[in-house]
Amino acid sequence: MATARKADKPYHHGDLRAALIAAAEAELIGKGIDAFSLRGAARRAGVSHAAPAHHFKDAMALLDALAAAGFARLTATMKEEQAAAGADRKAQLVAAGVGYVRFALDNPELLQLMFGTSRRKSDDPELGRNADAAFSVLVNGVGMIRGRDAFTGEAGWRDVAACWSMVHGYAQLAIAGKMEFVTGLEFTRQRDLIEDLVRRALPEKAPL
Amino acid sequence: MATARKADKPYHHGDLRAALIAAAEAELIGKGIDAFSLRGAARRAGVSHAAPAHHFKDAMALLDALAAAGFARLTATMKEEQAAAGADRKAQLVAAGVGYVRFALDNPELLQLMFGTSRRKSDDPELGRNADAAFSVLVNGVGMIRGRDAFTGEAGWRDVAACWSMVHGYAQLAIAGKMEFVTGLEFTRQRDLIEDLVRRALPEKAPL
DNA sequence: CCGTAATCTTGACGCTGTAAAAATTGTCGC
DNA sequence: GCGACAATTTTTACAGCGTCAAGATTACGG
Repeated sequence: MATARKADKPYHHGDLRAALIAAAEAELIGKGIDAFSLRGAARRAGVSHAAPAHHFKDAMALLDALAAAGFARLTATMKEEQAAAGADRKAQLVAAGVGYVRFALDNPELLQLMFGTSRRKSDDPELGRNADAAFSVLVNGVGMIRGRDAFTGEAGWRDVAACWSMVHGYAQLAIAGKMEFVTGLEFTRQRDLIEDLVRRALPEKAPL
Repeated sequence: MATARKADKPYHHGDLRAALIAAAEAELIGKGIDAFSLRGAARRAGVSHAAPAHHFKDAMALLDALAAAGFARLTATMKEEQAAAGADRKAQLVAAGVGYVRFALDNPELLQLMFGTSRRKSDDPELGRNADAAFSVLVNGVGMIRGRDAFTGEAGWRDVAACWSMVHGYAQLAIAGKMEFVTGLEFTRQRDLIEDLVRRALPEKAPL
């Protein structure tokens, strides 16, 4: 009874697997992606340095799992923003983009992890699934605008590439501190800027 | 006379500083950004593991220098592409974007280093200078299109943000392997796609 | 209630980056 | 020419890292 049992999964710790993922995020945010250490995450979770080995093959597997959780939250943030937006189809796609950037700026280290090749090997099946789910939010947004046979030709796919590139590029550059020349402008509100950017990428003459 | 003197700077090695930067790039390309090691770079340069300390304060300083060289080459690639393009002002900006992406895809690890926060501390003055030089290629491109008072309001800066975000985002996503859904399309030529993307970002109604 | 399997800890290995001390080599004044 | 000095490089050492192997601990099924 020393350790109050919160779930029924665990054997010793409670739920070490989940605790390690949470600890890994704290470690990632606290020390940055290069100073991240598996031993540090174990320390934060209150277990010995070799304990993670039983739940994750190696350090990269733990970070893959964290990245997977990140993609799930990215998807949630985009849908959340869409729910708060108007029903207009373009507004829906713009809202997804705004959510994308908001998530990125709120979780810079996580985004670096999710999209960098660094520190991961990316063969986690859940990671692939969650990344696909996030992707399909964008695809659906373009599909709504373009209608029926949106993706028969390559025009629809180009729209997706344009929208994704725009929001992702802005997010990355803002995280890297390279966007101060525009975010620092006096009367620029971040959200207006992002909406402007997304609108440039999406198909103006789409339903032509 | 055992070591043929190529310049007048060096004392012992010849030009260890430059050799270390070259070795660091080989190490970066060969082992990836997370497996990069200072000792490995020293090994490639044929010196002891502590030799770099006299030329670079620490490992991050060496990678900062490499990133600075990367920005110089990025600028060169953009200008090269501009020289090969038509004189039309929009074509010039598009060419800069194409050069940006070409450099990125030819040097993926280097781009990750240049724009990631990972493994660097970024207080190298030459790094800042070279990054600014690359930035100004884009700014000049927008300035040419918008003319005289391009950057009095914020519209011009938004154009810069849009163009940069677009090319940077596409480059990052392509490097991460996330753009196969469009690069894999049968008759899509990469260059056409990139030109299309850049054209979406730039100010259509600019000289209005 | 005990055996077995899952979980966690301990200890060890080679690797890393960095600092300090020792050794080597070029340069400058004489 | 050569000795003193300064710059460069190597050697040595240390703490931290990821991972593996072995031992200890705990839960579960018969």
